[in-house]
Amino acid sequence: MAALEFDPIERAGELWAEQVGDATAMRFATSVMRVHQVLLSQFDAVLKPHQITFARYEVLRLLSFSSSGKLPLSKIGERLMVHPTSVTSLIDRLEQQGLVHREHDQRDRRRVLASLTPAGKHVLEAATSALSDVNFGLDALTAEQQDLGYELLRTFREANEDWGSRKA
Amino acid sequence: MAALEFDPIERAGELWAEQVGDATAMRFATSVMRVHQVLLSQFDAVLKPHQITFARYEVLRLLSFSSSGKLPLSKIGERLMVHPTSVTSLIDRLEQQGLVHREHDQRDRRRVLASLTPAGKHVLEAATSALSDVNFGLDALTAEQQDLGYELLRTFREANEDWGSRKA
DNA sequence: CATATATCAGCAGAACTGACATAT
DNA sequence: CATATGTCAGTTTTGCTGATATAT
Repeated sequence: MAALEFDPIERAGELWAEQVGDATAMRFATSVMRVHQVLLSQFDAVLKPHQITFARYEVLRLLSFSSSGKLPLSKIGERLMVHPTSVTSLIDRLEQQGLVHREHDQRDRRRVLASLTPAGKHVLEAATSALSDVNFGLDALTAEQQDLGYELLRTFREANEDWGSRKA
Repeated sequence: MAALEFDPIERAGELWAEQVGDATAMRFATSVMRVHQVLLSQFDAVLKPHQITFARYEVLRLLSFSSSGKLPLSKIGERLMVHPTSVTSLIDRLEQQGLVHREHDQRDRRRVLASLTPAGKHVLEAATSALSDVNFGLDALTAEQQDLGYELLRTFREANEDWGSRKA
């Protein structure tokens, strides 16, 4: 649709440098926002035939990676950095779709454990294939660039998320 | 709140490599999503006292950077990669807040031009100071890392956005 | 009693679809 | 007539607050 004749962030960076000050942080931050925007819309398009959003895909994947196959909702919220009420509504929808099963934890009955149903495992596999087929939309970057970017973003996450930083 | 004892993405990458295949793209893509999440919540917190969201801040900044001070809504959508109906609702709110002014373009009366009001300029300056004061939440990264990351993300954007790719 | 876990009601913001009015 | 621009109505998703029920 759009037909831009220049890079809007590059341009904003130049004007920022003239009028505001150092543009380094602003350019990087804005780039992250825009790349997220592009990736998310690509992911949601790829996942649409499977009836899930990327947020729901992440929940399915997290459950499949847990050793027991079950996770309390609070753990899901922690690891995906999602608000408790959002976890509830995510699991609500996945349960309505028959992709996830809810049960009470017998050892701590405040807790609710979520686990994949057979249908959930099936959808997860199909969705994973679909995302892998498009290489997560990252064909424009080499594997080396992706690894470099990962390490760079990891440095940021390490300083801004909770793992490792506390409870030595 | 959370007290994770490991990096959830690193862990997911290991399990992905065991069970699915090469984890390079998945790790990078997931990292972008998570960093976006952290940055956006920081920005919205910083901007809350100024009664605007980051999306609205980007509109104000874009208007301040335009040479005539006015931009048709369609241009705003193009440069920020926002859907036309979303631009309308963004401008609606900014107009209600008295930060933006709407007028018809005399040369093409289909178009609506948005421009900053004095109040809008004031809020923009205050918000820009607030974001600059916290260095856009990027203290964890050196300027060199931010520049490197910008170039890397720019490579991706260049391949996935519209500037330069068409209309040679 | 204090805390942890999950849920609920309700609200705001954002992203989209489809339809439509108006202007070119 | 086809196209471009903007708006409107309505839906979906998410993210939050505040309150609540239950279990520890």
